[in-house]
Amino acid sequence: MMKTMAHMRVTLRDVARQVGVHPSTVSRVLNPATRGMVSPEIAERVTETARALGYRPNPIAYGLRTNRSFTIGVVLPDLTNPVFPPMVRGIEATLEAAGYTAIIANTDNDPTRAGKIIDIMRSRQVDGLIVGTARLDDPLVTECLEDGIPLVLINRRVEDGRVPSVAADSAVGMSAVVHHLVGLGHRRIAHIAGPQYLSTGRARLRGVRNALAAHGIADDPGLIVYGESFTVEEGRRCCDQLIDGGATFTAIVCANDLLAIGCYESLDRHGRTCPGDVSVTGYNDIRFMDKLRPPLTTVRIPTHEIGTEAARTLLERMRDPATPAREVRLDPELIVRGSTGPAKAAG
Amino acid sequence: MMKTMAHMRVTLRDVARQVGVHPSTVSRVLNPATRGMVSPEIAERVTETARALGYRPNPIAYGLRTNRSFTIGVVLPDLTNPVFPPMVRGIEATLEAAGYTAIIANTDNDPTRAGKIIDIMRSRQVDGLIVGTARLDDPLVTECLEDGIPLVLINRRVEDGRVPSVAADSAVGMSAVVHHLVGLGHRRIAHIAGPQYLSTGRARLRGVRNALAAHGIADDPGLIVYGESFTVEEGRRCCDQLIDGGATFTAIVCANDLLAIGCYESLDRHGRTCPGDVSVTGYNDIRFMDKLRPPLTTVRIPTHEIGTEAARTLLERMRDPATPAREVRLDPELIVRGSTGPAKAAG
DNA sequence: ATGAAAGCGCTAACAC
DNA sequence: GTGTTAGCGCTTTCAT
Repeated sequence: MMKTMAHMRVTLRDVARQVGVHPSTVSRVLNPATRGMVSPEIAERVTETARALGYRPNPIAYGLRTNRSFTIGVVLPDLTNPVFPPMVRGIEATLEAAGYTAIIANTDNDPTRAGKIIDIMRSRQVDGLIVGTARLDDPLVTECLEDGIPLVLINRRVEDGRVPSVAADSAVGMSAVVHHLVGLGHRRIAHIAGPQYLSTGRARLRGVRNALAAHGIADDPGLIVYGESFTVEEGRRCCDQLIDGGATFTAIVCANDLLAIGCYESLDRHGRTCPGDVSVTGYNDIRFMDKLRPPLTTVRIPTHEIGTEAARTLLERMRDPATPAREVRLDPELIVRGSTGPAKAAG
Repeated sequence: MMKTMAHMRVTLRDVARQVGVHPSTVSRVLNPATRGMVSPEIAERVTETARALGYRPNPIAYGLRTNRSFTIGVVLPDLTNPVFPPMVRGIEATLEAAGYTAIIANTDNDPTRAGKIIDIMRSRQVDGLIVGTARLDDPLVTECLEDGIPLVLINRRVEDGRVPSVAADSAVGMSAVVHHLVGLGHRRIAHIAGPQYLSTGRARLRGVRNALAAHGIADDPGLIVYGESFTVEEGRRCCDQLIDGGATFTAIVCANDLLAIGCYESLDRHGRTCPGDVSVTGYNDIRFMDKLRPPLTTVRIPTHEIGTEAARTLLERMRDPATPAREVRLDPELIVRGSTGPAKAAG
């Protein structure tokens, strides 16, 4: 039994020659859409010899001819943030099933890099883009839109309603968090917000405010601190600021898990315990949040599903660019753990 | 000032027409290797108009002609394991600087999937492969080798000495771990080993054994448990087995951090404290290991550097396939935290 | 130093 | 139904 030599390129023409038929016929057989145009016997023989010869279509040639690459660019702010890998897997799973391949790249939260990367991807003729780096008003997104390249935003969205996006619903998540906290007796609830030029930062802040209002708790600007990025360091800095500024509060709602971890550090340094003195909540439920000291109460977002849904939406838009741009909002789920407890008696 | 229309494809021929010269001349100018063959004035004019017109070479066409894709496949067992994202960033950084693009894919630790993915990547004409899924005896790797496709192994290596690899030196890491533990008075040291068909599992087990021997501690088979995968669940199962089997020990050396986290869970359930009753160590120092309860003593490996070095090695081999296949071993570093403490008096 | 021509592997428009 | 032809955008002989 002879092993097919995978490394020896066998072309469509080789198959044609072997079968004794014109290359275009082979092409027709191999393309599901045009297979009907060829007689069953020939089609059979072609498929057969193609397999026997170990024929592998050359996507480069195909791409040159058809202006398609069967390649999707995935632009992420930071792959080392554990929210993203599960999304990537969701994306890859859906894409692969459809015959597409993902090209993943990090921008390190740098818009300049993002521009460069999108440029590279476009020069590589990606058929579409999944972008996780969008700012609320993002010229890069606008440009893609205008140039007509299929695009889906992931995790973050943009003000411009013309661009489709898939993300978790921050209003729902924050509402659950605040409700949980209020149920524990908290009234003085601080919020460490994310960057306000990002939809996530903005929506979560609004979510907290609305939920507070719904519980009849007045808005206190002194209890809101704005993080400049979604990082542990910023979380620590913001919490320091809250404490050192003399604010009184019994709970801190953080716009994501990394900020919450920063709070842990800050509280530690200031000799305050969690949840004894202060309850803390995160957002995203990234990996290992259940192993922290204390385990973090947070909001789990369906990361894998966000990925699959984004890929699905993109494929749909590529097929039919006229598809209306939906903004998909998936429901998150509150995960109660040890970082939240009864409010300390007002002292 | 007119903005160049990025979405309108301008070809080499457009540039040629504009300059009033033959396309081949433009090609020569654009290719650094052949630029010398054209007169400086023409070269200048070509470069100029190319920029002015916003010409972007089409890599697909280039690839078809030259059989290169400027694309590298990166095959990983599991992107949600935090060891890998930093490596990916290292890889991407180096590759991007050299004009290459990475295609990343997960195998979910499934060799069948790995085969399929490598197949897809090869059909996409990747110029090289960085593989992180290699088993000690891996037919997929052998096949790539035989087919002459440039390949570098990352994190794990293979028995076959012909294939280059980049990984941290497990002997060094485990030696440091054992030395640390022995210094704390531990003599009965258990080991939760990784799969023995992986170089990492094997090398770390050997590292532990050698280090123990070096300290005059006899090998006790009853203190070694073999995990079937590098997961939290396996760590818990193995630790359960150790405890329920009645083994006596004061420390557990785990083959990676996830196994160690599993130990935490198991110890918890059995009412044993760490580090009070049992010291635990991990391996890799993935993100957040410093935030666990207790913070995990572990071995930090230079993940980013492993990535850059692997990419560098691959590029080198692609340039000159005759380059001898080095097995690069980078030095890890012991990070002492709260999960290790003095050995409990033998009871 | 430059132009002409062929062709990478494939598809699509048009003949027959 | 099948063959013919042209060409995607580029590089690379081969002439001149």
